[in-house]
Amino acid sequence: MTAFFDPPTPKEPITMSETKSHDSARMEKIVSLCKRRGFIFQAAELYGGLNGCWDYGPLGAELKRNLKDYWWRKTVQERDDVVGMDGAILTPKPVLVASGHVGGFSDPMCDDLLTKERLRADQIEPQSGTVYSFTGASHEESGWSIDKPYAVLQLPEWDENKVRKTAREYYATFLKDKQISPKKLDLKGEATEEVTDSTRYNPATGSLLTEPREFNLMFQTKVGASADEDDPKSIAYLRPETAQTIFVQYKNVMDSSRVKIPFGIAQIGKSFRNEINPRNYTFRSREFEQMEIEYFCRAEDGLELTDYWLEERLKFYEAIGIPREKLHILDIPDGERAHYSSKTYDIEYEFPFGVQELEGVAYRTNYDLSKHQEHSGKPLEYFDEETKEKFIPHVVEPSAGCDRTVLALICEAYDEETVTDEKGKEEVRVVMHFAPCVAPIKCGIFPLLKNKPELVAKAKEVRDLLAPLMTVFYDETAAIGRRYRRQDEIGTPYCVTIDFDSLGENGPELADTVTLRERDSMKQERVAIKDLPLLLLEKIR
RNA sequence: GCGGGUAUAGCUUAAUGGUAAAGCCCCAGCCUUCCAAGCUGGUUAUGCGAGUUCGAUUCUCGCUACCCGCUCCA
Repeated sequence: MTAFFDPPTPKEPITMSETKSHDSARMEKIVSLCKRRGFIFQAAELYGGLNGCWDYGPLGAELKRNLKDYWWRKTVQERDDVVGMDGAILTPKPVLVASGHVGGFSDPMCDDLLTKERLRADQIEPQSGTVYSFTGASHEESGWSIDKPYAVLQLPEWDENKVRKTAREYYATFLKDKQISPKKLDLKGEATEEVTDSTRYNPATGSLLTEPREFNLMFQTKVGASADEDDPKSIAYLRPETAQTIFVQYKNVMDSSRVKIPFGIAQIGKSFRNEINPRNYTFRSREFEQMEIEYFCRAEDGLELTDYWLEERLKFYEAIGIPREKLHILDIPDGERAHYSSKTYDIEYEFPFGVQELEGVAYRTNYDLSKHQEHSGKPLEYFDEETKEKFIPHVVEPSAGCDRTVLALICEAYDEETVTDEKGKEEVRVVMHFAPCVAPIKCGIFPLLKNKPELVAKAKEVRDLLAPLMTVFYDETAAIGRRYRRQDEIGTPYCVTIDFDSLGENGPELADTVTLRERDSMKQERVAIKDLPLLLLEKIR
């Protein structure tokens, strides 16, 4: 095994006090531009929207596709140690039982009915004592009344009046008229009962808790149109991560593609988590796309490969236009990592709403394959022909959030420049500085004037020349400057303009040349039409 | 899940218990020889549902969505 280069020095995590990382004015402008220009829309907006779901419009779809294509090319096509796959989203229950997603990770939680504090049900210390239960409360003066069962455990130091006070405070939370003092409420249907070792009450407040609720974030469904509601075999889930489909197919891939360890299987695809609280625009969505590699290796190489992949991934972000200094590397300490991981780096980006994770590079050991071997009963060992060893490979997982990266690209690209025209007038130019390889439109094509048929005809020739090679946008409306600005705002890196020189009106040496205008510098150069394809392809790849 | 805020045109903002206004954008036409020019014309809005009222975009309630702070994030 060759030596891997040194990992970058992890930066200290930035805390909120150290950086004014919440720039909501900037974020609002970005959100507005995304809607106005067709990058991102709220899902089902026509019907009021769906919490935590977003749609990509024409430009957003191009941007996201470019990101995925670039990732796929760099990760799969340009490497000979990684192969791709594309797994099903619907996943049978046993797969996710084996992975631990179905049981182990959903802690039952209770809420304190009075204080709304959330407690883990399995960590509540059992209580014994007298429980006062009530059926409701009323307020004589206003005629207000409520029927709702509630109960309070009498804490050791409490007298019964303190118990009733707690109950009145609870019922007072339902009062519309906040001027009414809880003391004025009359409790209804008081009864007492002795309990032993009960976990139904908050040890700190005595208040009744909600029933323990499972917080499993997976979307469950049934497979088969006539699926019996009670048949556990018909239960399937929308996958909560793409990783498991890779582990489950690892053997088939290995048997069919002659890969030798170390090798990776890469996948881009949708995953679903029923997040309690989607937030920050598209950042935490319930439906999201992942770009994942599971890189299988020998146990002794796992840690080194984790550092190697961290560096590979950082180079990737740099290539798509996210500078290294805007990325933060978190070396997740012991105790905070997922239970299966013995090393995890988080790659975070400085979003306008804070520093947030883009990607995790996790060394998952051989946890997943071991579990699937155990649960499926099928051997998943790798046999090394050279050393004649049999072992379950370890795995390093660089797992990137595709939608998060799209959002990072948009946030990073957004810029407002003050430009001064010849008359000294200042104005703001909004520019998306997308790296050409991810920009939704690669080249704008304009005839200088639209009422000169020769210019229009030649411009359309150029469009027909370039359109098969890249995403172009032909525009003949409005003044040329406005057309440039429109393209600036959607991040088009190049524009060509067909003018009277192109027609040869100012000398035959300029015939069939156009001006090529670069977005960031606004500089123009004169280029022969026949040279455009190669020149542009070079720049946008 | 809790608390607070917001919801008027594609965007940004007005106004009103009684015909919803403007700028920008967009579209069409004219004009225009390289960085959001000008002229003419045009499309488009009170999130959804109840209630109060002769009449509600405005007041009240509910729902939904978004934003902020907690909480959560295997």
